[in-house]
Amino acid sequence: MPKVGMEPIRRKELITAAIEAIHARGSLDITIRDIASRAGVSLGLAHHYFGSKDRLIIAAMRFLLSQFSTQVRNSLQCVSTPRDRLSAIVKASLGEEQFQPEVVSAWLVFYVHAQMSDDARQLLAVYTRRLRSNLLYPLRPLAGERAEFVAEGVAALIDGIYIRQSLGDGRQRFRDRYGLVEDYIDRQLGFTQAENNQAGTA
Amino acid sequence: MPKVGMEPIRRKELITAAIEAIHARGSLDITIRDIASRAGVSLGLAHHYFGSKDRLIIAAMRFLLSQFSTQVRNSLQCVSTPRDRLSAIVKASLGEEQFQPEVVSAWLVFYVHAQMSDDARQLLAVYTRRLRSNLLYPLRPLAGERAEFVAEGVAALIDGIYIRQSLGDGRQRFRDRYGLVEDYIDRQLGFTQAENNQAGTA
DNA sequence: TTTTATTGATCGTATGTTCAATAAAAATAG
DNA sequence: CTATTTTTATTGAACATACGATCAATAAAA
Repeated sequence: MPKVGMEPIRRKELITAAIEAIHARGSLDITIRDIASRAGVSLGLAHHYFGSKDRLIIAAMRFLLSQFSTQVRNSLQCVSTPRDRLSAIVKASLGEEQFQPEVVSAWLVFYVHAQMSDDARQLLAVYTRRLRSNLLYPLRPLAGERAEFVAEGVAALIDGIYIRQSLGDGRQRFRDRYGLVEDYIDRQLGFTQAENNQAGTA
Repeated sequence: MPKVGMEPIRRKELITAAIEAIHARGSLDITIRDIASRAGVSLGLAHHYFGSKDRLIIAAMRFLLSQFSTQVRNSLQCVSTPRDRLSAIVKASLGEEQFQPEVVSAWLVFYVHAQMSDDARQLLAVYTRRLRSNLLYPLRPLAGERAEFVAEGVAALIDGIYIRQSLGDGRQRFRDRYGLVEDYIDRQLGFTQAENNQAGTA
């Protein structure tokens, strides 16, 4: 029953279905047939709207990156001090939206895909540069010369927590993910004893 | 020219070729034909020795894990204090052997593969548990109750540095990878100012 | 002669892509 | 308001390709 104006709806449905399929399979080794089936449309329609499997994958990746950027931007509003800015970035990077199982799976898969796809690599490079820039801006006044060092540490911690989450056997082994990064930042900025959080283990 | 006793030789050649193929392709989407070709043998021989593609992949994974374990064990010899023990683990985890491009690619790919292969997940779980145990042993006397927290932080940092290395555009953006972790450990253990290393940026 | 190492042709299967056909809505004309 | 034309949405069969797996055959060593 063709209604006009279905294109953006179908595109989003197919992208969502692709992310679901990636999560279910645990890799990019998925079929357009499966994606189309999950979206409730025929095989041909996916090709009609995206042209090829590769472009559908890239579109899904771009969707997640855009969603993450929005999350960061929202987090950075209503924030005044540089220290709060750092917390906002951490909270956006490790927030519930980014920790949904499908999203974690997809990000991990995209990381790997970036090793063989130029488009994917460029997209990830944008994210990497933006995160680095977002971290450096509040870190310059707080950490001075050590800003780049701390930024690299925070970024690595975030990525590491993320990748370790992807291996969680259903139960998440370590729940205080913000605490790990906040504690790191506090210590880097000169607090010998992290003051706000007890930093307890799971 | 069949010589007797070729089995272990061929197995290792095929495993090495598989790791090369994974690095070249950037994923597990590789063909047995390619692997066999890289090893200089026929397609059929790979099946003869490994039975299936999956078992060859698992064998390659097991090879890398075993190589890493050996590296850690060697590093832990000739070490006395708990603090030195920590450094030894860090050095083994981020050492040159583990940072060869083929090895980095393979590890990243195996991380993803663990999401859909039970065998792969179990193998990685062994590595994760062993690393955690190795870190906790020297951390208990040094960090007391915070040992588990610090262990999780160190592990996440290592994994994060590792995954970020895999995206390096040829040049490695941040070369002082030991420094990041050592600095983290020092600060967690109470040194306000990291004393031994300047912890400079790249 | 028996065992071990090795090959490559062959088969079935699954996948990405193409394409002609269909059906409903919208636009246009009478 | 109806009839026809055009546009948009959608389908699934068909095709070429590539892959993993199987297997009978071969050749050298024991």
